[in-house]
Formats: sequence, structure tokens, C-alpha cells
Amino acid sequence: MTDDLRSAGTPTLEDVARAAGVSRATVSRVINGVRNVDPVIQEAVRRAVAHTGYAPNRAARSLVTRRTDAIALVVSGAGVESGPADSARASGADPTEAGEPDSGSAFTAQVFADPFFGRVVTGVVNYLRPRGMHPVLMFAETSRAREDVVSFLRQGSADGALVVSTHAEDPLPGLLTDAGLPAVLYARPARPVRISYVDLAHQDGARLAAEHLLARGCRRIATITGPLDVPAGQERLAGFRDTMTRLGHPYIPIAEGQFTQESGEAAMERLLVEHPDLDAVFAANDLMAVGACHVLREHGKRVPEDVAVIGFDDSSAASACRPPLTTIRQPVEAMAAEMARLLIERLAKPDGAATSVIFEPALVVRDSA
Amino acid sequence: MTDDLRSAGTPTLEDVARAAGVSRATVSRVINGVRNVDPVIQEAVRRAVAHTGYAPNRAARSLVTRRTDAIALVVSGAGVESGPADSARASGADPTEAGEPDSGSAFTAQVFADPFFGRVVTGVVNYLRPRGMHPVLMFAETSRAREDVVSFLRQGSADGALVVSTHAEDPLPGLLTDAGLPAVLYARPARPVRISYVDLAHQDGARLAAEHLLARGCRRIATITGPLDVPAGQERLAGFRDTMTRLGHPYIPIAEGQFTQESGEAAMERLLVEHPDLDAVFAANDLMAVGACHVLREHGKRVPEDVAVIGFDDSSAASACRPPLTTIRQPVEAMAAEMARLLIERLAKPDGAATSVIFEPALVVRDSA
DNA sequence: CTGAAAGCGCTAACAT
DNA sequence: ATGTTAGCGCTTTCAG
Repeated sequence: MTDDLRSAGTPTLEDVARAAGVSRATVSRVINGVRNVDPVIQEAVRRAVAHTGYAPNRAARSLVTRRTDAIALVVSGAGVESGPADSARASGADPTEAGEPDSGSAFTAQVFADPFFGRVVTGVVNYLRPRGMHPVLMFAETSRAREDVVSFLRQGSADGALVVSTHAEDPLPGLLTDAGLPAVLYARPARPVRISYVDLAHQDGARLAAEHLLARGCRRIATITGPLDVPAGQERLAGFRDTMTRLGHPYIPIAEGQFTQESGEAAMERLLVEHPDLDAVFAANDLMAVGACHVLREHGKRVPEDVAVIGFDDSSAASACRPPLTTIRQPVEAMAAEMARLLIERLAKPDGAATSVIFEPALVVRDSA
Repeated sequence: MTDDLRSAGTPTLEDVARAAGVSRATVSRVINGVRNVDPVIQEAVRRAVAHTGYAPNRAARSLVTRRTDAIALVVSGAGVESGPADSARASGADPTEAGEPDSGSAFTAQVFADPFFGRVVTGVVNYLRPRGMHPVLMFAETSRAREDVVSFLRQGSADGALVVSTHAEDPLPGLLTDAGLPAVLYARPARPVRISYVDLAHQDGARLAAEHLLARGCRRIATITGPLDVPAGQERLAGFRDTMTRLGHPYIPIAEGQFTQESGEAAMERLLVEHPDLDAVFAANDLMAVGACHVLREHGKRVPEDVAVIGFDDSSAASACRPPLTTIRQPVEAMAAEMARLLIERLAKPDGAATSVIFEPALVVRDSA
């Protein structure tokens, strides 16, 4: 009887060891690339692995290593970014909390309508993949969903979390740190939390936009802001307004949007009512800039001849738009990768201090301004 | 000495058992909701769980149950959907194979530029979540990446795979079934494989489009097709052409696209050169329809007055477009959810036959046609 | 440089 | 109805 066709189900270390005529420990060593293994034996083991079609069992390994090589990629927020009304946003109450069982679907559907998240995923996956790690996608838009994320991590289903919040007063970062779970954020939290994050120098980006518009000769300039209860919204406005003021234009008409195309359209309509003669608009993101372009065109204004439009982010919407949007580039993929790097670094030395890495935006000139 | 503060790291079943004064097995039973447990003891255990802050270790559980409650959500394809040239698509060779180390980034970046994938994710997550399961995101655009997916599953890192291919001759489904791994596909594979899948009745959708255009009074109708080496591309064309023929319009100008906005623009340009007088175009997806609208406008044609445009999918691009696109709705979220349901069903009884579920499309009338 | 053996934390027979 | 016990497959001291 040959001694290698005896395994019933999937082969285990034991099977490989038997086939190679060595101990389990030795097989484990060559598989994990531990040095101090006779090259001859290494070769024998490799052959046995190939021959048996062995694949190490992750659960068994995790049980002893305490690592899963999975990380949770969680999109967190209140799920009402562009809801019927946004009056409840700043209040502590979470409007979706009492929603229907699948109220999450509205949130998840909306999240991916924004090209931003696809870029985050891209950046994370491309950093993780060569390292043999994988992202588990999660959404945390209700307190129930947030508990699930915490449980997931506490069960050791993932080694840490990468969280991108769409909402200002997101409680998730706090829950995570309170539970002592490794996490890194995309964007500075509204309330200071001792946690690492990556972010963009939003103000610098807004400054670039202001300078470009002015250099272009525009003089009646307005801005469509992002939601003013999130740092990105606030800073893009502050940076823009400060620069305009410094360059001699202290009064800037503003209309608040919610980072959605729809809200950008509405904001543009409002702006046009009050300031029909404006010659430029800075939208705090590309989606709103696209919305603004649509409305401008409907009002018979040409972009950029009559009104120059500049966006922010350099998302796919910017290049897909007609005319292609001049915009401020946010290196989302690189930032997401850095977020992953920070998390893995933290996993290696759990006692390291929280760090933040701020990226610089860049002006991308296309046709809209 | 109190007997409950003795645990060093995270509490285990043992700790809870001790705190509750019962055996591990009993704790396990109440945690897993197994019946036959005295209500009084149940309560005691629950209290002990709460008190110790116990969270079951997933790896340990997986090791014995052989389940992870994770499923791989893999986007598969060749990564050259809109590359500089698509001449190599039909050949067996994979152009990205010899690419740079991070050639995957181009693929991943592009994948999420299409709103389609966000919808798939949404559908999958919303089905999985209430069932305590989670998707692990993976890309399989090179043979190396495909091997990784197979390994991942063979290691028991996930219970099965949900795969959506962007490419015709995708080898992944075959690899998966050869390895006996549970998988369900989005869309029928180009080559028959014994594997479950969900799909859309593409021909019916195309028929709806043709009928709508004709009913509208259009007579000089062209179509921008999808890639003709994938079933969806073929069937949407076949359904359209057959219906047009049946209704008395046997000759339809066609231009092939690649399901990207850019390719839709190029196709529209070509069509306009040959048929400057056309009065309607059916684009095989919304992204290409958007591209067509842009080009038409640049040529001074109004949509829908001069040229009616109808898309396919009812993606976010359709409603965001100006004018909003009349299109054929593909219930992607529902299809993705069904895909997940089929996989879980298969997990329950591994010997079930492969099934396919075909969804019906619907006409959505907006402003473009 | 290699092997023996002790668990990691949990579930599932099997006893009681 | 509850407790006892035997692993699940792997890594990792500790001997040799």
C-alpha cells in the first residue's frame, strides 16, 4: 500500500509530513520560510506539498498566531448624506436608527454612487494584496452595524480596521479605540480621538483653486461648499475664503451642498438667483461641480466662457464631464494605501503613538476653468 | 480572592464557564442558541458573558465548524477593458500577465469607475449582513491573482466565491469548479461551465429598447454595442437587431464599444461620420449612452429632439446625465443578492445541481428618448 | 538542524 | 439537561 493516498479530505500538515518522511514541525518551518532547514529536506517537503496539493488551514494557523491577515474596511456614517432633509445631521440623533430592517441598503447604495469609495478600495487592495492580506467590506451606518464591526474585530475576524466616515459625529472611531482595537481613519475625526489618520491639506487645495480662478481673470466668484459640519467641508471653504480675502475679495457668495451632484445642482440654482452675473464657481468636490455645470448649461451659460467652474478631488467624474473639469487633485489611492500601511505598522508594534499623515493636493487644469 | 478577574488577555469560553459556574459545553450551547438549556442557567451564562466581555474566537470556531462566514467577492477579468488597444482580447494570451508589479492598480481603478460594481457590492452586502456573513473583496485579473483566489478558498479563508467577470474567456470559473470550490457567477460564462449563475434576459431588454424607439417614431436608428466577445454584448445586439428586423428595419448601423464612456464617445463619432442623419441610438449600456450624448451635443444635435438616446442598466449615470437617460433597468442589486443566496444554499447542500436564475429587465422612460 | 509534545479556543459526540 | 472529553490543524517552545 502506497503511503500517500491515504488522506480522506483535504491534506493536512500531517499528511505532508508523512509523505516527505519528516515531522510536522519541519514542514511548518519550510512553509513559513523559517531558516535552518536542510536544503535537501526543504526540497523534499516542497515536493510533498505539491504532490499532496496541500493548502494550510487558515483557521488553525490563526488560532495560534492570533492573526488573520484580514482587515476590515469600513464605511461609516449616518446614511443621510443626501436625504430628503439634512436638518437632523448635527443633532446627536441618528435618523436611520429606527429605519426599516434594510434601511442599510439606501446607505450602501449611495456610498458607491460616489466614485471616491472606489478609489479608496483600489488603494487599499493594491497595498494589501502583495502582502497577502485582504479587506473585508463593512458598513457602519447604524448603532447596530457599529456594534457588529466592533464584535467582528473583537472576535479576531480581522486584525484591524480602516475606517472612512461620511459623517461628522461618527461614534465608531471612539468605540474602536475604547475597545483597544487597531484602527486608522481616512480624514481627521470631527472630535479629537487618539487614533491615526491620513488626510489632505484641504485649505491648500482651496487656495490653489482661488488663485487659479483669480489668475484667470474671474472677478465675480462664488463657491458651493461641502457639508459644513465635516472638517473637509469646513476647511475647503475656509481655505478658499481666506485666500480670496487675502487677494482682495472679501465677500464670496456661498451655497452649501452635500458633496452630491444633486445638491450641487440645487446650490447652483440658488447661487444663480442671487448672483446671475457670476463668472466663476468653486465647487468643493467634483460631483457638485458636475451638477453646477448642468445647471449652468440649462441657464444658457457656457463653461468656461461665461462661467468658469473648478471642482475638487479629481475623481473620475471630472474627466468624464463635458467640458472636462479643472479640479484639485486629492491622491485618494495613495492616501488609502498609506492608511493601510499605518495600520499594518501599528499591528507590528501595538504601542506606537497615533500618527497622522497629511497629503498635498495639486491643481489639475482641464477645460472648465 | 474573587474568581472572575483572573483572566489575563481576552476572556475565553473557559473564563465564562468558570464565572457562571458551569461547563464550557453549556456556555457554548447558550451562545450558539442550542436548545435544551435550563432558562436559569441560560441567564447566568448571559450575565457571565456580559460581565467578562466575552467574544467567541472566530478562528477556534472555524477550526471545528469548517465555516468562516466569509465569502470572497471577486472581480475577475483581463484588466484591459478600455486599454490602448483591444486587439488581444479574443486571443488566449493575457496582456496584463507580464505587466508591472502593480499592473493590478489599473484594473482595480477601472473596475470601480463603473457604477455597476458598486451596485453588486451593495446587493451582496445587504444580503449577507443580516446573516452574519461578510464579503472579502478580491480582484483576479492575472493568473497569479487567480491562483491567489483559489488558494484563499482552499485555505478555508472563505466559504465560497461570488464572481463577476468583466472578460469573456475568464479562466477563473473553471479553476474554481475544478478545485471543487463553491462558487456562483454574475452572468453566464462564455464557455459552458457547470456552475450556478444569475443573469439578465438581455435580449428582452434590447427588444424593449427597440420597441420604444420605434414607437417614438424614430426611423434612422443605430446602435452602439458592448464588446462582442461577451454574452451580454452579443445578446443585447442580437435582441435589438432581431426586433428591429421583425418590425421592418433589417439594416442597423452598428459601432462596437467596450462598455466605457470613452468607447461610447468614439463609437458615436464613427456613427456620425457614416450616418449624419440618424435620429436615434441604442447604447448597450448607460456609460456609453452618456458618451454618445456628449458627442451628439458637441455636434450640435439636441437629445432627444434631434437624436433620441436610450441606454441600458439604469445605473447612477443614467439619472445623473443631462438629459436624464431613458434606459433599460437591470436589477443589479437584486441579482447580486440572489447570487449570494444561491451560494449560501449551495453551502448548505454541496451536492445540489448548478442552477441559473434569469432576471427580467424593464423599460425606464426618462427624457433622452 | 530536526522531532516530540503542548497547547491555541472552540464544538460535538458521548456519557451521565 | 449538563458535564467530560476528544479532537479540529497549526505553530512553537524545548529537547536532542
